[in-house]
Amino acid sequence: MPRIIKHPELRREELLDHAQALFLTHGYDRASLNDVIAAAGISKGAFYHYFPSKEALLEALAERFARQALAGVQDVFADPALDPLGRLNALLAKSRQAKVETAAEAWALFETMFRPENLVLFHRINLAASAAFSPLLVAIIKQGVADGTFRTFDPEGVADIVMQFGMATHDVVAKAIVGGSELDMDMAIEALERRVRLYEIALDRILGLADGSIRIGEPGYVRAVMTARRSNPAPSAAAASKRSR
Amino acid sequence: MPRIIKHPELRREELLDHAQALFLTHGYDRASLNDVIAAAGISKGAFYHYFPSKEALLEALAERFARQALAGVQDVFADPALDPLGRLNALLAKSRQAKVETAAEAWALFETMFRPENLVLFHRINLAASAAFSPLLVAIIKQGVADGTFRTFDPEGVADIVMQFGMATHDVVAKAIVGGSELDMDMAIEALERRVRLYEIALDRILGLADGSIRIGEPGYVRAVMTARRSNPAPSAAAASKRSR
DNA sequence: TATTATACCGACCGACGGTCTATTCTCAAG
DNA sequence: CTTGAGAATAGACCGTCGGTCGGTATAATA
Repeated sequence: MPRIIKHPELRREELLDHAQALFLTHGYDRASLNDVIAAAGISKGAFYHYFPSKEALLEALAERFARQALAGVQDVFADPALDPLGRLNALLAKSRQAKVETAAEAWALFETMFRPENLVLFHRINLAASAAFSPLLVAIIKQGVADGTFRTFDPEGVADIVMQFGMATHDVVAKAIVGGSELDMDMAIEALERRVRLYEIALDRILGLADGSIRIGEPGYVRAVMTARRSNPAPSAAAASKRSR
Repeated sequence: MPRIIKHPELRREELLDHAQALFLTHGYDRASLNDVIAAAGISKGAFYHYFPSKEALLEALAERFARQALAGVQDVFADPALDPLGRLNALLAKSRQAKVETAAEAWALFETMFRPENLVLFHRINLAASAAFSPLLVAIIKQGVADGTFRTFDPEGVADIVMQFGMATHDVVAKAIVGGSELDMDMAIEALERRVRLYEIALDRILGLADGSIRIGEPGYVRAVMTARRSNPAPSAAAASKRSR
């Protein structure tokens, strides 16, 4: 019986797929290498043929995440019709919706990000994503400074703040999702939309714009994600089936 | 021969001291429980008498850090002579110098914070510190809003931004320290001081103040820390003596 | 002095990431 | 078609890890 041989790159991608699923559900530390190779149906020797260590698997996974995220916003930079402010707004809106299609998916992603066992994984992803996005953001801001749209003496610093705010809204949403009860959900949604508005105005003022110039995503985005929770069954019941430790 | 019996609390504090030293030098994951108990000179059974797990040791350590940091800034809140702006500035200045006495100490702390193996430890510390500081910061800002000093519709959000900026300057300093060569150190120092100025102005505008109202630490603080590096011997030589993995 | 609770010891456990030797498979050169 | 070199794979094995457990010594109580 002839063996099915795949391209080495495909094999690596396949391993990354299984690792991603396991790392996201159980965390990098708790998902053991044996779990990964069992899911992929290969032996330990085979794994160590493709990756030098478990750590390298994490690194490759983070790089793939960053690469995919970057590919999702390339058209923003390719569009020559956009001015710097339009580009920045398009980028901010995209970063909210490029990776996930539905609000339910967004909810699942937020829930996953905030789980403490995923700290290491998402720290790596953020590092890789920052390294990829930062130069693009800096270029936009510098262009805006050059043509008088923005006013700042530190484009790199402003770019960092933009990315911080992006991460912070994720955190805020995630915290409310994890900790919030069903009852005060409406209050949480209100607080979150206020927070997003604060970031918009803060960026306006840091960049020397009129209030209302920066738009982070569409209005109602937060509410859509938060209400998607009700249609989404609590993942704790299904996720707790495997390990307790 | 009579056994020397210590107060349980002292015993716990002693364990935390040894754990702190080992976690900071080798990281939470790499420093094994056996290392900790060997340093403390006790057995495993004794350790598990005082802490239910290694994880609990980390948690207790983070709480102690937060408690100490909070104690260092209590006088800012006790001083009735300060107005909200003065209080905020005093707090921002204190957060730079409360924990460390000399610039060399600050350098060592930054260098430690940024090492990837210390991610878990400092994440916990930041969580505990945020939980402790956030209400105080919110109270200051609300007071300022009430008496007309500050203008914002989201004091909690502004408080979060203030803390984000505080953490971000740490990150920026640490990154430059770890990655920067000796030659472009002057450029790095300039970039860092520009960054701090950006945060000051950003907070001014977010809070509706005149530029120059917010002061994060003293001028020259960044330069003092960065130049302290030269008098500080590279820690990698001494630190790499034990483990490689 | 007898009893009980606390403090402590260290051999032991299963699981972990990683190594190593041996075997099988693939494909191009002869 | 044969063959040999190297890629691919298998899985027993290793040292170390966090954590457990049965047992011992000391302190407090009566």
